Amino acid sequence: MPFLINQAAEATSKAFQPVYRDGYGLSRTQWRVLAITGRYQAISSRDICLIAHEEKSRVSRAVSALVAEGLIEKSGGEVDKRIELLTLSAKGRDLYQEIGQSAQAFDAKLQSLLGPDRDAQLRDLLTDLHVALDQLTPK
Amino acid sequence: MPFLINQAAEATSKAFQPVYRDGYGLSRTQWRVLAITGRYQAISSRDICLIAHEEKSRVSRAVSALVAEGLIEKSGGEVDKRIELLTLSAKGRDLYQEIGQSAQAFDAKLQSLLGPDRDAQLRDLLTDLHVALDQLTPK
DNA sequence: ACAAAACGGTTGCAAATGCAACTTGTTGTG
DNA sequence: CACAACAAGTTGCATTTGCAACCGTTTTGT
Repeated sequence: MPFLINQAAEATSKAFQPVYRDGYGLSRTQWRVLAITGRYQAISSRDICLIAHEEKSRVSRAVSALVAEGLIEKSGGEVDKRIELLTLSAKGRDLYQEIGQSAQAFDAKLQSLLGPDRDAQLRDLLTDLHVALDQLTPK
Repeated sequence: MPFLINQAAEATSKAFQPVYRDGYGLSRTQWRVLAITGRYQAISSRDICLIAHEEKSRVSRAVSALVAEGLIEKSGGEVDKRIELLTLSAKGRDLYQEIGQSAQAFDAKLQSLLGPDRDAQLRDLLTDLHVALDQLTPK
């Protein structure tokens, strides 16, 4: 089963990679950070880590790169000075919208490949699995 | 959806990793190669690549490491001199059996977490997705 | 029959990754 | 209030990775 799910995951990744990578020169993690920042408006690196289940060093470097590209802006935290609050720049918002479009198109394509009901089923099962595993590993 | 499946895949990987990694010092790819070689008795690197959908350089290095550990044996091809045929050593077979046990136990655990029917469903959907994606990307 | 293309496998190298140590700032406890 | 434990984020370093170039071998087209 690990085999199975990994293969499916890799295939999915590889299939969508061209969009953000060849199209905009972003790494997978960079795109994720961009997407999450876009969805949450203002968010800390830490929360991105929690949401995306990513290493904090990975996120940190992705953020640096995105800031260097002028896609994301950091604003030192108001209350807690350790926290760097992240927001999209205008340019970042544009890119987020643009890739977001493609992402939705891709999702739609997947859905049409599997059929809508099976697609929904799969989503269900995956989240279930994820949750089950998370509580299996007490960390 | 890419998010979803990747998270689930990573969670699954992380949950089983300790067995081969902490227990036997194998990388994920090494374990895969060992498993596939065990299942097919005698197989070439190339076929492992095809079956596991892995990079050939990754497989090559994993094989080298396994040979160095005395788990796998290479025998230069008979007909085609390019091919290196891989077989498990006695030690390799033992390890394969041993980890295989744990793998089955892990699979059983997953199955009990999801319920047998949902588990089967998930397998179905994952292979479907994988197939669909493979033909979506003409390569 | 022979040059060109293709193939199995290895290797070099730049980039990505994981982990732990570290910096700076916060919180809790005596 | 001081001091230890802890948290956010960064960075250094060893290892892994992906990609492309490469070597010897086989197949293909003409």
